[in-house]
Amino acid sequence: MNKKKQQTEQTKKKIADAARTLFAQKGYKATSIEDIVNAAGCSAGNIYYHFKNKEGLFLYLLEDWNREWDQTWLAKEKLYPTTVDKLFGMAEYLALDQLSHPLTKASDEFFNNSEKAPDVEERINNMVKGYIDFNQQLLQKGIDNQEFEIADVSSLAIILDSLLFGLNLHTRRMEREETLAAYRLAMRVFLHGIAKPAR
Amino acid sequence: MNKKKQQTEQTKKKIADAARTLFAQKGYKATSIEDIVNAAGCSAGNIYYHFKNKEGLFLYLLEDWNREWDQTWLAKEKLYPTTVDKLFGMAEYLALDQLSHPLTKASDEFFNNSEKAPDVEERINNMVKGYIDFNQQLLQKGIDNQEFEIADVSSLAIILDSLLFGLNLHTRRMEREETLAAYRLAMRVFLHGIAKPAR
DNA sequence: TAAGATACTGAACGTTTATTCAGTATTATA
DNA sequence: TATAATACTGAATAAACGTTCAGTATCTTA
Repeated sequence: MNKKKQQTEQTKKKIADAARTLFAQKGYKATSIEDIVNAAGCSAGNIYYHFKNKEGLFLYLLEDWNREWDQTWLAKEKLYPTTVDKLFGMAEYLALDQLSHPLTKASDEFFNNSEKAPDVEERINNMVKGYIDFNQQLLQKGIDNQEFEIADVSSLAIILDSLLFGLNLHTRRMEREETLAAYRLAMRVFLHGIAKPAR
Repeated sequence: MNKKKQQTEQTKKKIADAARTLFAQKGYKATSIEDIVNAAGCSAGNIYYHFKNKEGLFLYLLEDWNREWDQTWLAKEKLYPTTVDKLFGMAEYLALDQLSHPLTKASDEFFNNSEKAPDVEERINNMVKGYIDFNQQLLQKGIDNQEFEIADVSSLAIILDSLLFGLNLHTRRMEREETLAAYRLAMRVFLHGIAKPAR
């Protein structure tokens, strides 16, 4: 293994980790390069050696999250027999991931501020759409399996996303167990809310 | 009526309105004084004549929202006979208010960034607690009236808040009718989710 | 081991930002 | 109407910020 490549990989990860935490905590604009420099323990120039600029670093983090999610989910999904199980599994993962929801407040802030280059804007739009589609497909599968009966799948996909997104804010001030419980309860309320009428 | 007082009131409102819209759109940090100056059509100095500083302006907006909410709610609450009706009424109000949720992403960003003076921190903490308490009391009333049966009221108060908060983000890109429908559906899912088992 | 490539430093630069303040216009007061 | 109080202006200031770059250290390659 090339020692330089290894070094690059390592520091790139160190920067990414520091940046992710800070962005999630403080938001995009409020996180300065100097903040990241201090947290990562490297120079400002080094950040610009590994990433095009602050925007590029942020986009990298978003896409990195996506990659990891796809990978993790692909492996985990099979373990859950029903859609209901899958939804609980998803809730658990999001609860434990901490920096969980992809559309964090930072992304939202990032997205809504000042004009981005059209290609950047499109990439973000696609991501947001992707999250909703993900929910929608999951819910649709539950309908197909007759686990629940709902009319407006796309609206419910948004509602599910809203619930998880909002929960992410509150649970940031909670302990691990409390967080897990909150996510589980949220999913239970949601599922009960869309359940087939008992018979 | 004093003409000076009138003038002060008017421009203070003009600044507050402009700032509120911008903060809600772009977030706290990303909204510059110059942005507000342009939107309000006054000088930078004038803002500092009416408000202590940017932080003071923001806190004023938060507390202003609270005042208005208390007032509106006090008047509206009586019109709704059951707790379920009240919750739907609340959803409708939040949907139509646009800059609706008090704990917008701007507040969240504001709150999480850098140390605030202890008194400021406490004021914000009290506000957040207030929103949750509001939900909790409403839900408790529903339980007392035997409209629904739930065990963990305080957790559900947070879940309700999460749902409404998250929805606020998504509906910002929706039209009026779509927004209303989304809030109504969200509340229906929530209520169905905590409903007494049908018998 | 010499030469080139790669990884990194940190001071410097130009912008943007919140905030101030000396000065001006408008209104209230006596 | 003269004087004081209030409302406001906008250029100046200093701090913070993202970004660059000449230079240095480390590693790869031939």
